[in-house]
Amino acid sequence: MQEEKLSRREREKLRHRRQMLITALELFSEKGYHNVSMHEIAKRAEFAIGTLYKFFKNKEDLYKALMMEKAEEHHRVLMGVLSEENDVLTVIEDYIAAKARLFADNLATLRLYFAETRGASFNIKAGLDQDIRKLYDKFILRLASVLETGVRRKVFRKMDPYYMAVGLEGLTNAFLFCWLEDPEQHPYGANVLVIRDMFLKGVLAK
Amino acid sequence: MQEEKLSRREREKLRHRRQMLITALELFSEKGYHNVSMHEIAKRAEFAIGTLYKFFKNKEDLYKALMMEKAEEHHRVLMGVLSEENDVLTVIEDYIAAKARLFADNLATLRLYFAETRGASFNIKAGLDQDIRKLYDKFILRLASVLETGVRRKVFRKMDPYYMAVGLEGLTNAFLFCWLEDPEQHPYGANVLVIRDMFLKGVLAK
Amino acid sequence: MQEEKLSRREREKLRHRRQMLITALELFSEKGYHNVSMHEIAKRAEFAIGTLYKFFKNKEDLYKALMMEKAEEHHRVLMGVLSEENDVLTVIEDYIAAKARLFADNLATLRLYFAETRGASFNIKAGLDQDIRKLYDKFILRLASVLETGVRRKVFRKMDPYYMAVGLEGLTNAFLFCWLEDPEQHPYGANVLVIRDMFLKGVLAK
Amino acid sequence: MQEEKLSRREREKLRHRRQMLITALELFSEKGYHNVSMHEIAKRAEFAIGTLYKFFKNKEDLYKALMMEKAEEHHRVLMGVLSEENDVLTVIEDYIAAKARLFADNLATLRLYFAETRGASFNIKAGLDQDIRKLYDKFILRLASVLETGVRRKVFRKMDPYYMAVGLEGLTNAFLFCWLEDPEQHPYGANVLVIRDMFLKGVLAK
DNA sequence: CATGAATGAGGGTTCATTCAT
DNA sequence: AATGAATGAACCCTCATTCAT
Repeated sequence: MQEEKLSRREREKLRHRRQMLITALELFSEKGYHNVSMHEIAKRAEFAIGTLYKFFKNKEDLYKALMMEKAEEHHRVLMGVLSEENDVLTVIEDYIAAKARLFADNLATLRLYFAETRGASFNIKAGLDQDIRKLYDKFILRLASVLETGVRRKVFRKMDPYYMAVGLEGLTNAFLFCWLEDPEQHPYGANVLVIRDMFLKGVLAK
Repeated sequence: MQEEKLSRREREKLRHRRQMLITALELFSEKGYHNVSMHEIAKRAEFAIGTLYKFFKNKEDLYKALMMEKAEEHHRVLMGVLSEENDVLTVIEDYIAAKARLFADNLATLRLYFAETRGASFNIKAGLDQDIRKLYDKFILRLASVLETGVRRKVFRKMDPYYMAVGLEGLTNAFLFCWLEDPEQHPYGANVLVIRDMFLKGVLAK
Repeated sequence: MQEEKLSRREREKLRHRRQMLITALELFSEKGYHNVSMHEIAKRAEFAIGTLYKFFKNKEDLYKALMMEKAEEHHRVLMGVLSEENDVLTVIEDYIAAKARLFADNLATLRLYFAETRGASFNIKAGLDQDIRKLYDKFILRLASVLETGVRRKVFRKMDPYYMAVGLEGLTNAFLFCWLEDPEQHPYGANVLVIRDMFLKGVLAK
Repeated sequence: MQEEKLSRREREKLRHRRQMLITALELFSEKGYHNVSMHEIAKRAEFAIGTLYKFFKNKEDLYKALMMEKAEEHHRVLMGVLSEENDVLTVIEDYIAAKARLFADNLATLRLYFAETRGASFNIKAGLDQDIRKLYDKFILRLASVLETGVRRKVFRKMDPYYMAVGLEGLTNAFLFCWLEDPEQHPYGANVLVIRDMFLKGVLAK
């Protein structure tokens, strides 16, 4: 898309940047942010250390770039699903499926993100987490608005749609982590069904 | 219990140990495991660095001790609640309340745990996480067995009680984090009610 | 000898001191002076660290005491042999045998001494080495005086007896180390014979 | 030989390495391996500590490199002398002279080696000492083979040439240390003559 | 006298970052 | 633009020594 208008030089640069980010992700998720050195990244990516610093002004910057790129991708995908014109229940189901796919494809990134950013771990939080939070808040509001439609159409009970969204997130996260940690014992299909069921019908007998 | 029979010397030692753990927790949750130095901990706790190392053979050991102690406390509290002889719904409600209290009292530890241990962050995971996982697995099974009772008594629908437990965990976590991050906007009472409602009745209109 | 006039208290003290020295020697020769800590010595000797410091004012002092004790013992034994009233050749033979026995019995100490003291290793040299040197010089002079008798009696060629002593020392050391490093390949008997032969007759054919 | 084809960069690197080794030797022989810190070496050599670690992966490695380099040099020189085509007695004399020169030029290294490596001092022994031993064993065998020639040509008595070599080593070491410790009292010339004399003719009157 | 908890200087080592080439 | 040698602050940890009990 954007690349087509770039000179060869610039296309190369972008390729290099991408290579560095991919390598960094690999290493970070193998060993954790603090246990990977810039030299290690440079070496594995087959660049000189100086070149790495031409692209990212320091280690934190590299980490942020990595996370933001992934966050934006996730955001794009999920917002896409939530924007499709379908009946609410189908949208929710599609959303769960899409989220599951993202989880499976980006296990490394997710683990890294939870490991490094969610705590008061370090000041990256200040910058990075906020940006990602902003995206996530936007997304939750979008999800809430979808659910609100459902409420308006009487598909759902009269509830605060924001809280419904929070609840849905909690359920999907719990089951998807469950699945990812032990896919054999907790197969994808079963999990998805239970998420839908619990979300829609709760657990009461009646 | 045990403390009463200790000599003054040993009671002092225990106090010192406790002080070090408290200080370490403070610092770790302010800045993250990797951004806190042993010197820093020693200084803030007002001990010499050597003294710190007399109590914990290295930094990782200190961290593990910290986490295990907290995990065991949580475990004890929650298992206690789940063991009370009450009708299932009351137990669940008590459990949510107890968990909320633990969250509120131990926000720092929780953040630290999620930030440092859950990812592939470092090899502490190998030892520590397993021990904590074992506790957590035990707990989930206990919760499932409570829920199973509910199923047997026809309070709940016929579902896999393990998945019910997973779902309940997901919901409570989501709402409690929500509450802790912005207690004014998402007050405790509202959250607890929504957890109970969503868990029990789901979101469907009927 | 001296001990009989000491009170029980003082005899105990001496026994403790001896125990500490023995333990220290064990550890030093297992691992080298710098790789053994005072705590380690105290623990293995079953004393508190403070008690160790009551007996030796610091680590260097302990080391010096150890070495001086051994040096004096060696000195006593070898000087004894050199003082016996026998013909020169017998004295020399006895001396070689006695030295061999000392080597064998004190391999650990010797290794330690060569390892730690002979180089400009550390300032122990200043104090300790000088004292030991003094003993050794005395001994060499005694050996020279025995050899001088041999010269006077025309048993030996007309040579500087001091240099004869140096030469004898060189030969015995070389062969005894040889023996100690690989007793099977270079058995004691063979070595002693060769020392005597080379010292007395040299290597020329005629 | 190899150096001439190196780039300026690489020649500089080699010079730096050499400078570090020289400085390390200076310090080690002034104070002993364990009493010299890497910081001290770096400072005296006028490099940053990190640079030192670029060249030697740790302190032990630096020490080993130092010793091996010297050992190889000695080996080369002495083997060279022993390989010259001369009558046996001349070769022996040349050998003594060459060894004396090496002793004089490398007093620091020798002292260090005897002080740090020969004892059970530390585990460098494991790796380093073995390598040096191998060189030394090769050398002793070479010396023995020279002496064997002497035996075959009836220059020497019928003796085990290996033991002759050991004896020669013992004598040279004793007298050369003697000379180095007090060159005024025990001048070079006198020592060399006595070595030769004692080795060849022994001390008996006849 | 004996004890052992406490001390803190100092050691080995790593690694993010810079800058001359 | 790319390189990689050089930097040095900062880290984790050890251990000789002291001193209150």
